Amino acid sequence: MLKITRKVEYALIALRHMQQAPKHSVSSTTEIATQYGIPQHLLAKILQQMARDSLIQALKGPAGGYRIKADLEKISLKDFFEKLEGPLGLMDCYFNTDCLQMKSCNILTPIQRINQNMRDMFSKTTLMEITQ
Amino acid sequence: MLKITRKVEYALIALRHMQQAPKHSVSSTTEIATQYGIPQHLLAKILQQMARDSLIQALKGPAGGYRIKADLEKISLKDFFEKLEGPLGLMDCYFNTDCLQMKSCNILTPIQRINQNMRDMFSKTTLMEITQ
DNA sequence: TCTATATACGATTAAAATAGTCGTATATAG
DNA sequence: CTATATACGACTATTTTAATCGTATATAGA
Repeated sequence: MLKITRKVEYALIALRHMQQAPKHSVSSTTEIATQYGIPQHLLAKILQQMARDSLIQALKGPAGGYRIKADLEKISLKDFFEKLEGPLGLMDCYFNTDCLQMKSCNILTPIQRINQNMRDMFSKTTLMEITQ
Repeated sequence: MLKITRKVEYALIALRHMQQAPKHSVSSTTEIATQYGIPQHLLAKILQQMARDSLIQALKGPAGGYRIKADLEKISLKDFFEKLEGPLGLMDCYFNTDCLQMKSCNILTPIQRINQNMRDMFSKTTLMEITQ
């Protein structure tokens, strides 16, 4: 409960790796996967998604790889999580309006308050704080 | 990702129900399960666990059920979550010290900071705030 | 004392979410 | 050309969560 997924974990590890690599250099999937013991093909998919999301830039071909593209100080952890995993919330009922218990549910409002606290917290932290 | 489980959800719904019931009255599993559309047997197990944890008091026999026993103002959401679901953390590596990537992991420290923020947040909220 | 209605609890199964694999296509530096 | 890298959809495996089943125990009330 209340865990981040490996997908997010691997994405953060990769980002931090690139962040700490020499300026303008690129890091390949193989390099990162090997260094941190991450399944290569899985990491590849995650890096591809981050490239689609313009967080990183892909360079194909031999000696290719990825480098950071976005300004990590401008991206909150909340936005990052939501890019990778979709809407952030303690319960699904905020997005799935088809919850049958909706009308009888007696904890919706209090849970929403906590939820807002959590979103605020992740909104205040930038990706840079994690990767620097 | 970052979701609470149905177990916790059902526990909160039941607690709030009991909290709002007349003083000294008891609420049965059937009554709560029916009202909120919760699988009865599942709710039963959750209420039993809460009884073992002394959050609620069980009264057996006909006209039996449960009533709140603990002082909900003295119990934090963090303690409640941990009673039901075990240690609270964004990643398992805080508890499972057998993570093979431990030595090469580059995000452990930053993640721990966020984790502490989350624990603090849930430590500051009491069960009463959710159920009242 | 009998019976109906409750809780107690371990074992098992089902469903859903997450994690990981495979195959193939495309780009490009050398 | 060829070796090396990204791109991406389909598939499978694993793990976690959710739900069910069966049986035992307690007790109020007829």
